[in-house]
Amino acid sequence: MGEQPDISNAEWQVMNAVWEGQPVTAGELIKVLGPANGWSAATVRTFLHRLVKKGALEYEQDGNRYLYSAAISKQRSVKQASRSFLSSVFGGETGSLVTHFVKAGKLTSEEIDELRRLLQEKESK
Amino acid sequence: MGEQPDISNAEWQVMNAVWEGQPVTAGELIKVLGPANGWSAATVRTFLHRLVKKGALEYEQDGNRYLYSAAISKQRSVKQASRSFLSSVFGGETGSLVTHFVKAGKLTSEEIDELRRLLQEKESK
DNA sequence: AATAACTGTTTACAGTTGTAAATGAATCGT
DNA sequence: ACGATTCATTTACAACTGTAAACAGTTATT
Repeated sequence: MGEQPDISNAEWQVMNAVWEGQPVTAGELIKVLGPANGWSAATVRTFLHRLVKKGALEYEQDGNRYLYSAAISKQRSVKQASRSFLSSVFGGETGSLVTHFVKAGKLTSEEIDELRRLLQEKESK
Repeated sequence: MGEQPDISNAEWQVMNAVWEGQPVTAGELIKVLGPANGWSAATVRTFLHRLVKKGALEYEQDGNRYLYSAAISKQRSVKQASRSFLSSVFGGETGSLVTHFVKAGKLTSEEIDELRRLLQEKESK
């Protein structure tokens, strides 16, 4: 279990796109991420480069271009970012955090049911 | 409703301490934040200075020292940081985020009850 | 009064981030 | 075969971050 690299906000956009479409070329990512974030092609490429350097992405060469894939698990990355956020912004109190998001966000009735189920589980332990 | 300044991770530690003990002197903050984060006194002072400059803190002079208070609301700051985190890390899906934290974190039975109540409310609307 | 102990202010400095242009190498269309 | 296009790599650059030491002014101590 090595160190997880730190992923910046902008880089999260890239990582999420890669996790979704893996393996994927820079061109494809640019087509999606550029418009969605107002980034130039060069900007997207910079992020890709940095993420490879950080060890968050890896690639396989295919002709003159790369097929990018994630080199770190989304699970673990989400977990780490979440822990850090929880601790900074909510002082580590999961209760306040969850309360905040339930109050402020939208939830489908399926999600609400799912949450009830999880709370049940949590309680019974 | 002006712009909310961006608060960095380290700065959140400071802001949280100020929100809790407002108004508070640098000395008091150093006593608490120093050990808790392994920061030297100078480091804490730097953060205070930056936060004042960013408009996140303000102060009232008291002899040769300052009594610091928050100049921005915790509510709004938490909301902004939360929105940004939700969007970066969970692609804006409140459901996944809440699920994640409920699964990964600790909740007291009071908090669980509170959440059930909130879910109820949410549903009935 | 002189000095020690605090305060806040300035300066430092390397690493990260957001944003991209410039450059060089490979490939594709004609 | 050659110019146009497409890739990845390098270089740029200012703002923000984490971490603090240096400096200057004020207050408290001896």
